[in-house]
Amino acid sequence: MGRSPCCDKNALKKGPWTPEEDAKLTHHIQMHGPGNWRSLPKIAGLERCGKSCRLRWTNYLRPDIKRGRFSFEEEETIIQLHSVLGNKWSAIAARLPGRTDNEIKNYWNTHIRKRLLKMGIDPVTHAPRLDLLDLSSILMNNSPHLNNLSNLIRLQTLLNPDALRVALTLLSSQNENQLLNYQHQFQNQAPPVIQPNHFDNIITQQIPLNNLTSSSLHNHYQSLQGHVCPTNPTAGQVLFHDNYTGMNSTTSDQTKQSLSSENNSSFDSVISTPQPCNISGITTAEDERESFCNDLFKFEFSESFDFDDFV
DNA sequence: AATTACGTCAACCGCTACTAT
DNA sequence: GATAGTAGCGGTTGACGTAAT
Repeated sequence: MGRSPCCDKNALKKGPWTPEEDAKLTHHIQMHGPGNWRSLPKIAGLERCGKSCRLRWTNYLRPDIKRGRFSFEEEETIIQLHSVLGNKWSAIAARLPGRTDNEIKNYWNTHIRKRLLKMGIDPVTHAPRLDLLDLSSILMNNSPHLNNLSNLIRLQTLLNPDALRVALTLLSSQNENQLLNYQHQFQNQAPPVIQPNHFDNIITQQIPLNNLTSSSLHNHYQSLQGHVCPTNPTAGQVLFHDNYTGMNSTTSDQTKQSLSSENNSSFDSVISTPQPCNISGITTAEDERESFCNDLFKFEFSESFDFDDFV
């Protein structure tokens, strides 16, 4: 035989707490301290279950709870901890003084998760995803480099393989209507899976043409940036997008390491230390986060981009 | 001004690990 | 050792406020 039930559930009150109930609970805990939630409601004169009292105290009434919007530093801490701990909200909350697991969980689901998705970062794996390629803008530029099928084939493992498969078909057809058709199909299909060794292949098989090593993927990115024309709305774009079938953490870490090898900054710091991109003259922390990460995963090729040199 | 859609967040639900009987 | 309660956690819900139409 176990213990007797902690309370009569039929007589319990549910729903939002009233100020009177809050006052009773706060007064009781100030007098006796938290703990023994089982007997607390009866002693405090509350028609609530101990579980409900504990939740109300830990998530709302506790005096050390910090109220208000999460700061940039708190947000970056949550993202970094989540990349390590996953949905261990209590463990994350333990490292954020004044914030509750419930609050962090809510903030993650309503703000951070959406922002990461928008940036093309998988909120589960924290890995970038490459599954949307705006082919029309690349092809419509009529770049002589991209009209070369061999160049496209050589790019195949660097970019989205499925996307390039479509591109090859389009180039051979040179039919605008078909292009729009394919683009529509591609953008509505399930995103392709990037194999765990995807970036390994890039490093060991594709980049040797330029004597690039696994430690200099960052150079590769910078070489792209050198040809970026960010104000040209007609330039081609390669967009990374999230997907729940994402890369494993090893690949992600390798990519992070490669991207960071030249400037000694970690990938995490790329997220956490955005470079302001002030267009309108007013730049918020949120704008900075978003614009920087968008730039990180968006390559725009100018007309003068030498494709042969790149490949 | 009325209605609808969307976002937020406090509170509840259900599960697990641990503990008391 | 078996049984049942407790504490804590993560997922989900629904009421409420706000924005969009």
